[in-house]
Amino acid sequence: MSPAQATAALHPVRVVAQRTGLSPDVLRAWEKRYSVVQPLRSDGGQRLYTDADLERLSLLARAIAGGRSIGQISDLSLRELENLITADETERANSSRTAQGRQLRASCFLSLAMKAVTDLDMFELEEVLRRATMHLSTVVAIDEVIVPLLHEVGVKWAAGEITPAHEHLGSVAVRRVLAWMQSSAVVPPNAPVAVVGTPADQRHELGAKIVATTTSYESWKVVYVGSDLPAEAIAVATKQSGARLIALSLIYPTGCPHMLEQLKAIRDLVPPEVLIVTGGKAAQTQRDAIATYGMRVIANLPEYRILLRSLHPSPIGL
Amino acid sequence: MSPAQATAALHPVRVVAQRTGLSPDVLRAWEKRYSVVQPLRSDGGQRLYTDADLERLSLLARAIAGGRSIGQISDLSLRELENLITADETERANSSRTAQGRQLRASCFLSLAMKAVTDLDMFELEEVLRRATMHLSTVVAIDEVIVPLLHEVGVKWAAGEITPAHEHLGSVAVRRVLAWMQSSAVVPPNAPVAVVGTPADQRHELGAKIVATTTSYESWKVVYVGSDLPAEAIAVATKQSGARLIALSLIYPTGCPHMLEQLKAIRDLVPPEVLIVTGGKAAQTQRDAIATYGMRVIANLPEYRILLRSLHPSPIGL
DNA sequence: AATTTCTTGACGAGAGTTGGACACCAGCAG
DNA sequence: CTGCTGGTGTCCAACTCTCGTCAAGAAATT
Repeated sequence: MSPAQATAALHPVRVVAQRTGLSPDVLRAWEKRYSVVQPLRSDGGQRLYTDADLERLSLLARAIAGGRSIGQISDLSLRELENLITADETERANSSRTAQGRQLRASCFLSLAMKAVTDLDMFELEEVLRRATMHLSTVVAIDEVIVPLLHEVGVKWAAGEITPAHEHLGSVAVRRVLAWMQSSAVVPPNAPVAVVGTPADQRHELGAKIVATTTSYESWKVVYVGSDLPAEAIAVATKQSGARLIALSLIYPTGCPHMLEQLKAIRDLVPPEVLIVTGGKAAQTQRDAIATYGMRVIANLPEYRILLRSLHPSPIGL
Repeated sequence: MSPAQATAALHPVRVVAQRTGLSPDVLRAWEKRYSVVQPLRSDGGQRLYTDADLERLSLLARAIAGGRSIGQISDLSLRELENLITADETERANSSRTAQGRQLRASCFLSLAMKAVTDLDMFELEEVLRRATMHLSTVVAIDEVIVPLLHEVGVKWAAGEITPAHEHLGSVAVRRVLAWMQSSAVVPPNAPVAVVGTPADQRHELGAKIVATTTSYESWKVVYVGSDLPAEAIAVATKQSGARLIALSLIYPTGCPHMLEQLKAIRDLVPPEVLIVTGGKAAQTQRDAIATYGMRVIANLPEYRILLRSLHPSPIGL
């Protein structure tokens, strides 16, 4: 504990390895190939690193983490190393903030998620999706990870590249993550109410779940009525909840005449001041017919968000 | 930025690609087809770009992002490029909302939060902060709303513009929002462990809470030991949890000699391979002294995140 | 005695290089 | 509308270079 001892502290290779994050092998290789440090030796020949060695190695390790290669930086002085590191790190701190940095990260999450699906690793998939919602915003995570993921899975499933098991695993994980996201949304007590679901014969759920979550995050109270629901049930839910808006997901089957009948029935059963919006592939194909019933057809989620905000401008601009 | 110092650094293609956002393929293609730069070569024939090359390529990349095509701008001088880019970007700033729109939203949340503080409206403040975390990402919400808010409150409190009641209300709301954020973080079972808190005599908590939340969101398991904790207690917590990292928030009082003693005591009590990092105003003022104890001093949260990622690279790049 | 560290040498994954091919898009001519 | 052409980003194959890792046997440390 004397000051003399404190300055003379020497570290064995194990301590240096753990503090710098470099393996003992690497420490020896760097010393031999690039002479980055020349540690003292014990009587038996074992390396004893000084604090100065430790600092130099730490700086080198940080520079490596910043994308440098050891051969190029092994000769630099401490001061040069520090300059290099601060330049690299501030650069990196900035780049994660730009729009393109974010775009890049979103596609990175997407490919990881897709890999988890093909690996049939549900735990991994769920974790990737949760991390995406934490590191990107919820909105970006839905638009640029979850929706593209489902789309890609659908395409590959149709092409026979993946099995129904993969598709099912993806659905389950996405459903759970959406439920988790929605549970952490905060809805003010005086929020307007929206009914979300799919009408009769539409037997898919994820589209509606995504719409429900999106609606929640725009500060609406959501009454989620599930899928394949007859017009009467939707009308009852609307009346009881006092909803101003009904959002219907129409994906499959497309081109079913029954669907138009159902939509018309809903339109007739609820008060005319309730706005009904539809989205999804099946809605696109029947675009004109649906419009004649006085319903809106939405092409994508951002458009839906804009609609929501125009219906109920939140105190927070945009 | 003196030219004498800047000349030392040469950049491998990987760094240039990351900083400019251009792919290595593009860098080579531009060099071959348009001679936009002529990088030096290493002994092995690998490209080594100077700072000047880097700047030129960055400008070209921005011009490309602005809609220009490489063939038409490859001959332009740096000045001409700058003019072109500012013209393009001001043009675009008027028409659409991109990165600036996000920045704008963050500052919008911030001013709403500040208004809630001066109005002594805790419910509103909490809701604004929660919405900020939902609409921005958690990371951005912390960096650009919560931290600036606390800073502004501190400044106004010091200037006597607001009362202790305002300051207290802000602390309570922020603390609750942080707790909520942390509860919704997902930590994988095999995550490394970090101990977070403040040492003895440091009687503030929010800084440590923010660090704890940030650490959680980087997929670490956090042992939060609270504030004003003696060195022995921190050492025990470290040992029992098997932590690899101790993160200490040092804000107030600054310049207290006692603090350095405490830090030294912690350093001596825990195994040398445990990394200790410090941050906060008091850490900055004692920067050099702390560094001699083998501890890192962190300037801001982005730098802390980079450190965390270098210690435990998550499967998700960046 | 068990574990760690040392040295030397070699291996191989990954990154970088070159030359060339290819896909895509625009504009323009037939 | 179709086909051609030049401009560009991307990809591929084969090779080289870099650098982390491993193996094996000896020595030191605990």
